[in-house]
Amino acid sequence: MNPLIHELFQRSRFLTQEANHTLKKFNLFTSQWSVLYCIQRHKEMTLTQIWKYLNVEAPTITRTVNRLAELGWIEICSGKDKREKIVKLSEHALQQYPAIKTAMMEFEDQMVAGLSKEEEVQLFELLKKIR
Amino acid sequence: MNPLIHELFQRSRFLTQEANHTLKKFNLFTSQWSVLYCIQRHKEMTLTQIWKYLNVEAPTITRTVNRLAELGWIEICSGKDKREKIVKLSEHALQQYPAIKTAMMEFEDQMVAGLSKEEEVQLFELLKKIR
DNA sequence: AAGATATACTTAGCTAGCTAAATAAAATCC
DNA sequence: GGATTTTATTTAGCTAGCTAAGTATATCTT
Repeated sequence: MNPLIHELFQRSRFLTQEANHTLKKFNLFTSQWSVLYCIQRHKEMTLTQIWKYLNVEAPTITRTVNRLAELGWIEICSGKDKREKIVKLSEHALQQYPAIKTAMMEFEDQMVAGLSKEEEVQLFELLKKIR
Repeated sequence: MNPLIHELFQRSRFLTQEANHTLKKFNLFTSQWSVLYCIQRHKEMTLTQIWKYLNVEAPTITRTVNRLAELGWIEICSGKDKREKIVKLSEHALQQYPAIKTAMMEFEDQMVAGLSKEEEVQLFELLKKIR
């Protein structure tokens, strides 16, 4: 395998794993956090908005959202359009949110601590050239 | 989420997905190909050698190797040490190998076609700084 | 207004990563 | 040489991505 692509997969696995460790004390997984994060930013979202925003397929979000509801992190209601489901953070999630966000920002800063600000920008631009 | 980390996850998902499409005509998935690839390079390997080489956990390799054996891509034999399993490519795999390798090299070249040789090296070095 | 098409979400089933704990063989230590 | 520890692999069970196909509601077309 192309060493560049191989390295990218390695880094991706490493980061999800480390993020999972960070989130463990909140009883959350990385992808669950991604969903909570984007709901918080938009206050409320439909499932379609979520999966388009995160750039994954719909069934992935159906499953994660249901799990988050089971665990009490989010509430699901239905809007005027009976097909769609509107999702928002629960009271519990709103309370916990700042602490989790802080922990995750620290974690992310730590992960990219080896790069200067210019290198971060450079890496970001180079990644976008893969397609 | 840090936009850099987010972008890295996006690229990683995109690449596995595209690689899966490329491999579809050989009835293989990306991770299965990774295993075949490294077995071919080493002629034969134990499971432990494989998961250490690919930097994943042992159960992941147990499952993928068993699936590859079921599908007739590899043969599993046992060595002097009765704990370990030694794995090598089947006749079928050896025959197909060059065609798959060619297809995958074309695919990989295409994926990084947007980058100059210097940018490839740069990207590789920057990725390694994430830890 | 009825039929056709599009959209939102779900279900089923696959690969693929992980952790924790179990099993069996090998190696090490009195 | 017998008990202990280490090593190789497996099993069970979780998250998380995907595709393909199904259901229900909205919208569009004529």
